[in-house]
Amino acid sequence: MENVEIARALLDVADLIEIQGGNPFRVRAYRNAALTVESQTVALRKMVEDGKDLTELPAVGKDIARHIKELVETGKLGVLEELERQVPRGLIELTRLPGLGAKRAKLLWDQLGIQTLEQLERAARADEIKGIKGFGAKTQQRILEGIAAYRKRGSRFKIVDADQYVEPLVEYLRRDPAVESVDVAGSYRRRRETVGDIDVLVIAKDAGAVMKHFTAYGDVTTVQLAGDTKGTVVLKSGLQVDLRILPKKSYGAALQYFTGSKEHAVKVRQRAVERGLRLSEYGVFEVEKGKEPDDEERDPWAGRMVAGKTEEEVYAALDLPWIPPELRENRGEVEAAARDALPDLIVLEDVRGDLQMHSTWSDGKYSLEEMMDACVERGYEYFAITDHSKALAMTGGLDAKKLREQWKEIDEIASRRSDIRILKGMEVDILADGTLDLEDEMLAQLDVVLASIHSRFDLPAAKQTERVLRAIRHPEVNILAHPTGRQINRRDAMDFDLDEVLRCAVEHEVVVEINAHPDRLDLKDTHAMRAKELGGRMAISTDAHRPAELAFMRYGVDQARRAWLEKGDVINTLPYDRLAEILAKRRP
DNA sequence: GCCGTTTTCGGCCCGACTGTTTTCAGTCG
Repeated sequence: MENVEIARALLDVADLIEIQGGNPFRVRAYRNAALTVESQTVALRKMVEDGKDLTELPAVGKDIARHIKELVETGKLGVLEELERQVPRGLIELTRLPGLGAKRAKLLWDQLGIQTLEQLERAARADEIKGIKGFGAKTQQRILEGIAAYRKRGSRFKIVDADQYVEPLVEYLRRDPAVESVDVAGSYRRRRETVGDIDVLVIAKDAGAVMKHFTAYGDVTTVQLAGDTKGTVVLKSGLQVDLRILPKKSYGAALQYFTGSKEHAVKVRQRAVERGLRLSEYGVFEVEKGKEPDDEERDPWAGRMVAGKTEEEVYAALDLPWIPPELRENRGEVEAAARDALPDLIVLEDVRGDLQMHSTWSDGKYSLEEMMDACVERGYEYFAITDHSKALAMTGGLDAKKLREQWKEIDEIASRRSDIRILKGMEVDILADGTLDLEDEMLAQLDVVLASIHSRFDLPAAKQTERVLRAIRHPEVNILAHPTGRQINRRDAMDFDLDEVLRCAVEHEVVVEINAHPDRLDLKDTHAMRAKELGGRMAISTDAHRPAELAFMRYGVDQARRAWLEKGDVINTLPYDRLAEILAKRRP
């Protein structure tokens, strides 16, 4: 039972209680606990086995600790099974549709016996929905559109794909003379690996004109809503974009609020309440006596406004320094900020070289020297060429003989060029038994050895772990590349004990990679965070197969920032001599 | 269901928009 599965079970409990109409705070308690579970890097299974006290974890109390224990030990959850007897779990999927929440999903079930998306679609087509009280023709139509979009989209957008749609849209908005400023907030600004939708914030001279301009964007297929201050459209790609038009004096508060995460925002608001203040997207306000927030007639501008124009001002009003968006996940950043102990996050400019890329020697599309030129263009001090080993036949992986030929080419190029240092490297396959796909005598001559898994992702966890540990213990291995093997929206991480692997890597001074390829981002943020916690060192590498992909470095740095990494945690920020020292010396 | 330097009870973030209303509930972020 992995953490993700435990989190999913807790979320299912929350959804079902909500549909049932249960205590909303109980619903939230389960959701908060799920979030905690999801962000743990240590397997809860292990904590249970070691007899650790789960209630130490935030948002986990006696009951939920017991539930987690039950899940780990039996693979089942009594409360969940009980709920499923009372409420069909298919209703959870219905609430994923826009405009359908828990209450209406239940109503559909009560009135029409609808339990699945298919049944809902049939009922909508048969014109049965609009007869129910609270539903109308428009809602019925919206449901059908929602089902179509849901099927088309399925999963979240990778950040690299979102970038492609967002950048031209922002440019388009800036062209409107009524627009004073544009910012993209949300998970996009926090640089999460995927985004569900896009939140755009605008200061405008003429809100109506901007809303018109926005909904007229050429890439828009449907306008879902267009009010005075808020609009929602869906682009042809299926990406949903929300636009919010804001007054200048509360722009910072709005940016803070819509950047999220939700959990971070809640935490910050609680801090406001502790100080007798109220924080909304309009600003930080003093709470007037007799006008407490729960008053019937609530005015967003009630009370004296003490901050709101900039984010810095908002945080400062709560006695906090500005917190970088990448950290805003309620993983301790508010506490750290309060202690003035935020990390000095790594930036793209800190990177001095790239330690994984491919050339035409294996499955790359460009020659070694073309990749080299691209690295020079990026201003790098060094780079490693790391073609595949022979086990990956489909990539034209190199055996010892071909590798020697490649070295000859590298030596020849190096002899006539001094604008950048080339490291002779290889991405060596870790075979099923944990041995490496190249002779030791050859490994010893490489400047940098990457070890990685490309096959047999399905081994039982214990065997998989042992396989990776064996590779790490090999004295010639420098870097464990894309450690979990996951591919975003395509393949889950392999089933193995990552925590043990990270400990072993630290012990043997093996660097772990943050693969910057936006399809991978492996290690992911929370895992890299854990690696740092254990004292590990990391490399951020693009795995580029063509020059343009060297630009993926940005996505690796984004994830590193989300993992709280500083320059000193990442070896490819080091000058060449220091890097070479680390790579040469593996063990005492 | 969780949580606690005013606490073991009584709180738990806040506001906009839509559709179907007849003064507001539900949904969303």
